[in-house]
Amino acid sequence: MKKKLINQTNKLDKNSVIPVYYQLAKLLERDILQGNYKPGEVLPAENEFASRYGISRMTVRRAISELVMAGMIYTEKGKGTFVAKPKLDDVEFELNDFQREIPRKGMKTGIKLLEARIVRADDELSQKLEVPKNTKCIHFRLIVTANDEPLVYENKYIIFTKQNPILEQELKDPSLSNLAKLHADRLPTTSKRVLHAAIVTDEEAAVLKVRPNTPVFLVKQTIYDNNKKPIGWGTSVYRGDRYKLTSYTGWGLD
Amino acid sequence: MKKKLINQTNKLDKNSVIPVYYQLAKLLERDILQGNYKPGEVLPAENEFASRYGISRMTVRRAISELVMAGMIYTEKGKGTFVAKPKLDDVEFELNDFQREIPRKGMKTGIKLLEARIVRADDELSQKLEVPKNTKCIHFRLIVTANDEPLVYENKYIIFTKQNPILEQELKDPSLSNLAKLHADRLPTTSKRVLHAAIVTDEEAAVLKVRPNTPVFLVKQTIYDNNKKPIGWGTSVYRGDRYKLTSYTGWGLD
DNA sequence: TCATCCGACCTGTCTATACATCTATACTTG
DNA sequence: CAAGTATAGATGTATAGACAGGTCGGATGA
Repeated sequence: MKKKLINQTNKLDKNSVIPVYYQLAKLLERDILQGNYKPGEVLPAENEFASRYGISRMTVRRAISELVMAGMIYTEKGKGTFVAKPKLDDVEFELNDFQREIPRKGMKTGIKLLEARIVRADDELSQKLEVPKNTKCIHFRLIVTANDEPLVYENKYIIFTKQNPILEQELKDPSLSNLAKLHADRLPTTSKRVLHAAIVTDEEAAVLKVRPNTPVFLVKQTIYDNNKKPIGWGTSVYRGDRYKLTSYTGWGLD
Repeated sequence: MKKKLINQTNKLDKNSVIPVYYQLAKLLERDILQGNYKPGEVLPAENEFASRYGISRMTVRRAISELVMAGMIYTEKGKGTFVAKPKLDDVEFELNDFQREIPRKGMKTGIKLLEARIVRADDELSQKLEVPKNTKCIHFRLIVTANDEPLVYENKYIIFTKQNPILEQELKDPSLSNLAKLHADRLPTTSKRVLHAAIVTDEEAAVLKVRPNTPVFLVKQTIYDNNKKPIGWGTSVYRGDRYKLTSYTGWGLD
């Protein structure tokens, strides 16, 4: 017997390869999107679903938990399960990973290492890395290109601990997390980034080959170990005419 | 008997008010952060945990599912459960909601409605809203202030369907989603935003009272109904010297 | 030697049940 | 009438067990 892949009815197929909890979750999602259940309304009780579809309550709970995770419904102990209001004002912008995105468009990406040497921490750097002034650090200066056109200009600093040589290998993945992995003796586990709107400095304009006053995204990143102590710090300057950040919010985004 | 709130040992307290699955999840999280289990390593099997702690396998699974959701571990059917590598390069920037943030800092926020009237869609607008040219829309033009200083300049357009009067009430929440709710007959369920780096135009500089060439965040937003048809469209210009976006990635962020 | 099969072990799904805990309502009691 | 009390009904936690299906290595057989 051929097994259905999509369920457009209100019935569950216990013999399908698709788990029952998933079928029910999709069924509820469809009903909510179609407006059969409206925001704020209470859904039938778990036991009601269980007996209606002839399945166990735990299976119903699994389906409901899927939609709770998706932000579509919420539960209140002792009261019931309710349709949520779409959270249209919570904004999380996604910065597309250029290293993965650009090759997909048929462009060839490159990394040009301008400088990689050991420096002593100045005031700003020692504060960012929470180390004494003059602590040894490795300083990387590089640009990321697509079709030989500069896109990003980066300055990165790692606290110098290992005696590892500075390898060509860095060029494959010059992300702060990878540099930290290669050159620090602590495992990087968390990372903080702050994104600013800015205008290119003269130095950046020269490196990126853009006109003065070009708008850019300026990202300042710190990378930490599992004790929240900094391992590395860096800045990235993204050409504003080549990058944008996108955000999708609400229901039905799969 | 007094009940423990925090478990620093390797034992689970079945009589605690804190659910067993949660205790186990936190215990595993601690072990992973401390490096007792390292990225890529396999964890003990579910049945092993179950018999080790004298609890049911389903309870172990619930604990594991918490950490899977947190991105700390992942499972492979037939093989086992593994410690994930921290995903330090997935970047999602959070745009702080100024309407909620600024009052917290003791500043008073305000909204100044510059204009609210019915217009006819021009080429750009008709394309953004997927309606014929000259379709009636409501155009809002407003600024958001903190301590009477302009912070954001917004232009918003809603497809005109309801005959609702344009009320003072809009001023309480002039978000695109709220305007759509008040003035459109379809329920807004999803929203797309694109953030650009830009420099103020002369008009924006005048409204925001900033110097020419000030960097800004330019956000273009479209709001859709449950059939992914546009309801409204708008642009927001955030002063670059007052706004920044932050992102935290990796483990142990709770 | 090499390929196949089988069994041990793992996670994934589902069930039926029990009890805890919270909410709202109806009822009892002073 | 007011305050406290039972009760029904909802979700939350936990159990023990069954079976499905993927993985891997070792035993078996050609």
